[in-house]
Amino acid sequence: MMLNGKTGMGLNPGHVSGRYTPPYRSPERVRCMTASTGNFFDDGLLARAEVLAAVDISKQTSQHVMKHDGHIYGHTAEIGGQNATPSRPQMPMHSHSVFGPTDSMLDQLGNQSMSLAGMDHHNNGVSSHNHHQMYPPIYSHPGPMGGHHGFTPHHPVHHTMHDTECDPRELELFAERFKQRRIKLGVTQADVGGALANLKLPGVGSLSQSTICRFESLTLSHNNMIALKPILQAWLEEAEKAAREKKEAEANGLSREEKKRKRTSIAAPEKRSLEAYFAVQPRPSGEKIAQIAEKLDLKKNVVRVWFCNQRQKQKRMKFSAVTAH
DNA sequence: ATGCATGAGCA
DNA sequence: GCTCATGCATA
Repeated sequence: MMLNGKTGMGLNPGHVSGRYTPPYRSPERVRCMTASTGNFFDDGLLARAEVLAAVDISKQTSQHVMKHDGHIYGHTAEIGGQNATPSRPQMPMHSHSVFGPTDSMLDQLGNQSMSLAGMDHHNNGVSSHNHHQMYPPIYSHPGPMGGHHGFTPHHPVHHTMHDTECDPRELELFAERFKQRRIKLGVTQADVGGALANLKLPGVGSLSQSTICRFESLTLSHNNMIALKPILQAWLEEAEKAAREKKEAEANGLSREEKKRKRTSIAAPEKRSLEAYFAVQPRPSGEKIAQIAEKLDLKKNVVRVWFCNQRQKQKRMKFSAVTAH
């Protein structure tokens, strides 16, 4: 019983379960280049990463590894593509093998170099799960039984279908215009998120301010952007229509609760180390993660999640540097 | 606006 | 245990 609104699956205009591999998405590989010595992530490299983290900080602390703010991820130089390639998230590679001498105790700890990397190309889409949250889930499945996520699969590879433009520029344009119109309506991002539930679109619940913000700033994956666009577009149109009507009517004559979750804060030094490790190996094995965690005195799960988030960040859409205004 | 977290679906 | 969509919490 529980009101846990986490109904699980949801938004996914389509291919939820069947994650297709978007053509433009084939991350990984970047990591390899760092391997100057043979083992990608063996102690030596870890040690270097560590040294790098410890030393570099003063000088290039901000330029190695990708910046952590949205804007910089954009150095994806190739996206603008008029060609069919939608924004391709690409990874930064700081492969300079200029690491310093190494020392690090991880040497002893770690030695399991990992397999080259993991392949992850599956999943793509907009499968969403809106778990814990206060609003009704967006795209929640149709019935109580979750038979499937009611949505029309839109399909994978040729995401070029109907009105839902998949062109990055189109998306970017829409996002920008969306924001302007939203502001003009005097509606906040949070309002939009909450209002989505009122659209009563099949399976569409609400979204958080975070998501709306990310949509507007293009800091969502391309697929996620595409999935959300029609929904937000629908809301926008509704909202403008309502505003129009209201205006006319006037001419003649509208929260959330609290929760408490603690947000772990990784200190700068540790973060630098993590970034350095990430530059060397974005996908450390569980053991490696454990070692790193121990070394940085962080919980293993925190480190694991950090890496997951880091990888995810690399894939975000956001090519402002290239296509943007 | 963004860092860290959760959880579904998969492999 | 990963990816991905998404969220809470916070700077």
